[in-house]
Amino acid sequence: MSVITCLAGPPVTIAIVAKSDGASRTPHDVAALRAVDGRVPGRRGLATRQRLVECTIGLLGSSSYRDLKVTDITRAAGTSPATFYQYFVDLETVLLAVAEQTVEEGQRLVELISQRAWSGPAGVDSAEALVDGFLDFYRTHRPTLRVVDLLSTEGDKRFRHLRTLILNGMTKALAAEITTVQGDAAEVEPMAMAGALIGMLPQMAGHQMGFEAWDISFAEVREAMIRLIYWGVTGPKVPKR
Amino acid sequence: MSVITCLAGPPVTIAIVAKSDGASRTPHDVAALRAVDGRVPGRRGLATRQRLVECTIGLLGSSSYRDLKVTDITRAAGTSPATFYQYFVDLETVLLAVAEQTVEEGQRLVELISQRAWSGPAGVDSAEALVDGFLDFYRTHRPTLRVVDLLSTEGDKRFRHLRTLILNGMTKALAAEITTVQGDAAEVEPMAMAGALIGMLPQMAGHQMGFEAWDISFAEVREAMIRLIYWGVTGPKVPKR
DNA sequence: CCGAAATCTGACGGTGTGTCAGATCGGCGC
DNA sequence: GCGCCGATCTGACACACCGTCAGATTTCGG
Repeated sequence: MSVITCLAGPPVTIAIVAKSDGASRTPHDVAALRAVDGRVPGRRGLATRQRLVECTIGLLGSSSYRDLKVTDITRAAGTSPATFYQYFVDLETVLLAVAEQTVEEGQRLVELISQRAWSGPAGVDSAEALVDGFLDFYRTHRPTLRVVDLLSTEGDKRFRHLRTLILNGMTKALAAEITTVQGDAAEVEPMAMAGALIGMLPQMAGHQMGFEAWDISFAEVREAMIRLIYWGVTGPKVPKR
Repeated sequence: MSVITCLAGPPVTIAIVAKSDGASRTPHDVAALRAVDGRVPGRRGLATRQRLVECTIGLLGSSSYRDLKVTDITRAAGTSPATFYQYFVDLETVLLAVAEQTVEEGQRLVELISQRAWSGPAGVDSAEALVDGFLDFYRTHRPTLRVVDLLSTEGDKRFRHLRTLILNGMTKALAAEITTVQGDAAEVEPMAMAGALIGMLPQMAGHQMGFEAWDISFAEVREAMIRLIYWGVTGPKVPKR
């Protein structure tokens, strides 16, 4: 396999370390970062930990999930397997850390939903912007989202939770817009419709290549997604049965 | 881990063996079943091969994809690792065989689309039947579809092809209905819309549990899916921009 | 510069992988 | 019933990864 190194590159700035204001860390921070033996790592330790996370992300992009070995990560990070186990109990745990980094970034997409017009022609534009914005987000986080998706469907509650968090902002924002547009006339619970629409996005993005097998240009699929979102938000009448 | 055995159970009937009419097998059959050393297995060999496939399916349902070991499969099948490698070059190959078995079953769902009314109130009923039919299909093939999905998004062409085949019948059938309903008025390529809608189904089915985190009852999501399909097929007007 | 705490690593027993050569099985002609 | 031969299975092996120590190395306050 190709050699990936995380040794080079700019010094990593670690968010948590910035909390040098003397305030105690929240219980969650401590729990998440605590080394295996129970100690809370210092500056050097956190840098190493972060390097391992970064290398994991890099490797997930270039090798398959199944073939990702702890050894590969430590090789890439220029450290030893024993060091890895100082910070993560196993491979799944580092994946959890990887996913956590993505949660934060996912929140940015909320801007693509709130503070936008969702009815009339402008609504179609908003839907388009959302689709394109998400496709862009997906491109940069594909490996992570892929793995989170698999482990979610496999039933792991921690990954399910993280997947929810990643999409949470978008879903809530879209649900709010649905409520605004449809008001009391909504025939489907807005959160359910929003969840369906937002969940559709990673799906489509992930199988982009798959559509080519049907000789469908992805541009057409994109168009379909835009309409589905617009319909979902505006809620055209559906005949009574 | 729990012990799963495939030794018990009724003698497996093997489809290919039924071709004892003297007609030569198609090149594809031979290629798919050929043992690693190039020979074409006989009755006993095929039975062993099939047992390995069945055990793999069983294990995929009870353990995670990453933790599935060749050893587990052979233990479950009551044979030795060396035997496994006689029929499959590696674990990925047996997964391919597993997926192939699902392709055929996927075709049954075509009935849920063709020979149904898709406009007016009856269209909503058809959408409902499609959603429920697919959810049922997903339940029985969850482990397989999960893995096929992951390996597809990871870029493996063989799995991408199989995923396409599994959904192919449904997609084409739905595209045909869209064409029937909308005729020349269709503003989106029917195959693209059908692909988007059908692709949405495994997505929703897979993250059924995930919705609970939002306190959304899955019944509501189901309702949303039904509407999205109805809209996709009937194509409500979208404002010009 | 020193000592203690933090961090890293070499080395090991256990397990899974993939490949042999040789043992076993099953059917067929006699 | 017997012996043969190809089909099938397996024990055993070399190699890689996993997860865990005890001990070496680095960092940092004083």
